[in-house]
Amino acid sequence: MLNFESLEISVSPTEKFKEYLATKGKRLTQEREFIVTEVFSNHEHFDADQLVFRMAQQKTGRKVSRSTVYRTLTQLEEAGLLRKVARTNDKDVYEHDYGYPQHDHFICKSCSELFEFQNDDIAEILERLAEKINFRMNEHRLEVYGVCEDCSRPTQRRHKKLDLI
Amino acid sequence: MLNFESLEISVSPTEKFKEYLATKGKRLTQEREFIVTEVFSNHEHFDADQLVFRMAQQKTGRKVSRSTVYRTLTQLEEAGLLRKVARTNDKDVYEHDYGYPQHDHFICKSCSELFEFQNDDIAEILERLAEKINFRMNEHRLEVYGVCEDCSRPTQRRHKKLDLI
DNA sequence: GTTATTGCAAACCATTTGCAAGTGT
DNA sequence: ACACTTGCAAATGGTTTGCAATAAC
Repeated sequence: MLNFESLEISVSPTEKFKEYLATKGKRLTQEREFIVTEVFSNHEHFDADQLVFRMAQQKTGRKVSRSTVYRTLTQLEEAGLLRKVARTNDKDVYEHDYGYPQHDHFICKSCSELFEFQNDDIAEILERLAEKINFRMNEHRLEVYGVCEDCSRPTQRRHKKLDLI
Repeated sequence: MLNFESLEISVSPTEKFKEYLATKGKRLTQEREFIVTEVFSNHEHFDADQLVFRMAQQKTGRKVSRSTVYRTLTQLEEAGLLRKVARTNDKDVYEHDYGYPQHDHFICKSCSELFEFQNDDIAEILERLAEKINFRMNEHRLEVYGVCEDCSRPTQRRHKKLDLI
């Protein structure tokens, strides 16, 4: 939906993470660096499991345990680099939240695919509503459920990920 | 936010549930009836655990197992009587979805309280966006995070539910 | 050296499920 | 009889955690 490379990012995700860790007296270890790099090498949404798998595929010989992946994902979220977008098949799904504009998702109930969309009006409406009840709004999560174009086609259905189950 | 009794409901939740069950060749057992009644006796949002607790409190002598509660909640959702609104403390949170207008929630990060709001413009915007990508939209879930008025007050804070943890 | 971090295995915990006994028609 | 249900206890499965060994500064 949006070209990552075209965005204005003055500091690399790794650098940003290091800064965050520093404020907490924590270190940017090899493992953490490996994880941030892998996470930001690809824009797809992902869950912990998929990330573990991707890292295992790497030929670099570097290995990171599942626990460390979980711990690091949490920290990346705290650092404002990632955010949880949804829950699919009982797993938390993450996406980049750094150098990436606010947006929401259409979620296909059939194939679980996520489709991003961006609309400023919604945020504006929310601002107004929040103000009314003196709610200090930080962020929102909007998931729109339905069936995507591909899965709506009666005959030639595509990416039926859920068929695997 | 909205007075339940004032809504136009021609068929009782129990009746509606019975109808749904019938279409599936299922029965409205004592247990299921007990659960629907309890669920619709109160408008607060709730999770499975709280419901189990509420039912255990009842002096009626009737008991329903946790499994049955879970199974029935799922069926009430399928019947369109309940819907999952959010996840709080790793638990699915339900609310009535029958005789209750579409709405969304402000969720206080401090006390976990949910504040409902209703806005038709958002649904309208979504319709337009969905149409663009030929997405057959069914429903949406919008959670707005932030800090509620009470929790914003520096000195006299209220309902700090999370302090219990 | 001291403090943070990792990996492993075990623990957690909400939710689901297999199954034998029970219930509705 | 027959099909659906229940409750129990056990399983599931994503995520978290205790702890001894290891790495960063």
